[in-house]
Amino acid sequence: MPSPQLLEEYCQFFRLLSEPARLKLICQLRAGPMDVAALIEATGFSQSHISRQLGQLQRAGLVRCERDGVRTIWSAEGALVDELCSLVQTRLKRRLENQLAQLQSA
Amino acid sequence: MPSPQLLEEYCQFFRLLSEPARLKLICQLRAGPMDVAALIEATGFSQSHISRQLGQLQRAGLVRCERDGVRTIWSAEGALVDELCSLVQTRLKRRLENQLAQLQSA
DNA sequence: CGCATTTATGCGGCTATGGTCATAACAAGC
DNA sequence: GCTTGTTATGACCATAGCCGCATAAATGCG
Repeated sequence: MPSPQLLEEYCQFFRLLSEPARLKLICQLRAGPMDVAALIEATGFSQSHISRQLGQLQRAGLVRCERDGVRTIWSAEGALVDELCSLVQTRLKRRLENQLAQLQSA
Repeated sequence: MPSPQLLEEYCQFFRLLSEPARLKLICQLRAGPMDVAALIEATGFSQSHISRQLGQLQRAGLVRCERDGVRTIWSAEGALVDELCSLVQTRLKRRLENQLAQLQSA
């Protein structure tokens, strides 16, 4: 069993990914660096919302920003989230396959 | 970019792991099947709390139960959560290492 | 320095959900 | 069937956190 502190860290990390807005922002940035205006256009979220969520992701090191004059260019850091999502996707797929098989055999 | 539906599924999955109580229950069950009394003893959570959280985990297929008379024996299903935690742990470690290196070079 | 543009933040409302208490549902033994 | 022990659930409260609005902070330009 992980230690209580580590367990807490895991939870905080997973919590970041448990919000559709944040996960969508990360996925969007995985396609390439963008500024906030582009993120607004791409996601439909409000400016303040985006700014907040990016702040959280940045503190966790999942996202990075560099200023270009008055704009801020954001980019996703590392492929961790992709890997996590890939694992989860495999799981979801297998689960559905099993349910389907059970329906067919019944 | 994942589809909106898939993205939503990811989030719901991560949300399950974002709660210390649920993650602790899973980790505990990874050590071996247990009944609720043992989980109460091991985690300190209340009976109703445990029952609720296990219910959520069961609906997601992360946990399974079989009745043994009046008791219910719960067990963790698959190693997905371990793999996810392992990935996150690696990330956390690397992050701390980087912070440390930066402090030392300053 | 004013002005415009872009991003960050204080404040507040709203919803979701964790957590408890009481109680119902369920199984086993007498 | 009644009693006892175990687990699940309905009702409820408290709190966390999302989200928008307004506004402040920061940056560049004339």
